[in-house]
Amino acid sequence: MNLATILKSKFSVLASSLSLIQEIDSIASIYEFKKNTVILKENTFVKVIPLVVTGLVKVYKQDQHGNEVLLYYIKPGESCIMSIMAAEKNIAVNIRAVIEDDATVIVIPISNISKLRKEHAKWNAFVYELFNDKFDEVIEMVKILTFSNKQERLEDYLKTKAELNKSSYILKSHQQIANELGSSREVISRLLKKIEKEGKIELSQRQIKLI
Amino acid sequence: MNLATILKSKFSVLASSLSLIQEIDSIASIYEFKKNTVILKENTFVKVIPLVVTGLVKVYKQDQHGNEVLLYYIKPGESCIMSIMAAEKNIAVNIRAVIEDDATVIVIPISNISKLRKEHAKWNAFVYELFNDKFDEVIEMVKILTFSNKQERLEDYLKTKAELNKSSYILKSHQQIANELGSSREVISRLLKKIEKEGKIELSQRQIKLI
DNA sequence: GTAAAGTTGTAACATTAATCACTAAAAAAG
DNA sequence: CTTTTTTAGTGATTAATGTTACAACTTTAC
Repeated sequence: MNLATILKSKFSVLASSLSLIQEIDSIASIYEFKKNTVILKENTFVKVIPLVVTGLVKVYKQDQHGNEVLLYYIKPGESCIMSIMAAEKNIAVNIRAVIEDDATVIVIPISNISKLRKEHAKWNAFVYELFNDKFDEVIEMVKILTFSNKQERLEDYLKTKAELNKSSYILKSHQQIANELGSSREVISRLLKKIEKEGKIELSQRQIKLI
Repeated sequence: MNLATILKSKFSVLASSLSLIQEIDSIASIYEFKKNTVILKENTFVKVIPLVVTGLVKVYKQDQHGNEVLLYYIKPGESCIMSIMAAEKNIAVNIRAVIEDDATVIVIPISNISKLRKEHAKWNAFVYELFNDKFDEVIEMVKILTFSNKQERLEDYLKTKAELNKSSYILKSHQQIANELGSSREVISRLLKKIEKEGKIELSQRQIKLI
């Protein structure tokens, strides 16, 4: 499948400009990344802007003790807003992005970023929309962290993750979930058991099924 | 003081372009707002973009029970990123912005926003920087909410607020602080007393002094 | 100046979450 | 198939946070 076709199917805003399709086609490459590949490290300068075509990318921050702070996921049709901002400002990023599910990614070298911004209104529209969406997601997370208890937070996490997976199954260990939510394995196990008893999920090894 | 002078003193990025200064001068007005004025309500369409010259603006979200979720403050030299995004996308905002300290604000009607974006690289640079700063602040809040206890969160709040005030005094009641941090008055009172005993602050009526 | 409203302090108790300790089941490695 | 590693379940204990209740003090309104 060629790049123009991919853009049209997953990035409708970008593909609404023919000149932008041609521009991206002339500067971008397509890569496949395997699960657990780190595509962005803390305190490094970004070299490329990724447009996620398939798969899923997890974006998080690490605190001083190595604990992770889940920020959001990048799904097909989106890019990494932190990379775009860091590229525009020529500063290092302070987050980590890891392939969560095997992914196909269109990669744009950052040397082209200011041209895209200056000459393509649709690129700007795409960036503003992405910015808006991710900002909303992070704000929603602040709201949940401020007012909800761990069980509500966990249920929200399961629901969101299932939607991203487009599946009612979440294939993670309790330990992995605990890491993403900044809690301990025991607490997550206990809460999951409670949620199961409430009839909302079914538990098995490394698998949670939403009812 | 005229608008060009104000821009030069507080908005160095915008003022680095002479044509942008002239553009803003021709379309903007200057207003004074009193404490507690609501300048942006949930589910309304923004009409203007505010550039805060003096004073302080609090931006927060309300949950279904009317509790507030503090997101960040807009300080002199900044604008409201949520307003800019909502104006660009022509959507309603879902946050509330209230004058925290009497403020002088340059007001730009949103009808001019796309022209600013298209024709003024420095406007874009300003927006990207603002976006980056506020995104970082909200992410930092997610980190604190994930890993810190209430006392650390409170100490961080006091420190941040004092910096915004450019003063070592915070003039708020315990109830107001509890509302901003999504906690109860009793918990905040207890923690403040503990922090006072640790010699970090001095308490009096509606006033906290950082040592 | 007095009453009313707002603010702060704090004890007692309840709930939630974290931590420690251990067992058992399931999956992976050999 | 057996051993090792990973994963999950759960009781007991401690710590943190939230809630209820009430007293005392300060500021505001009249």
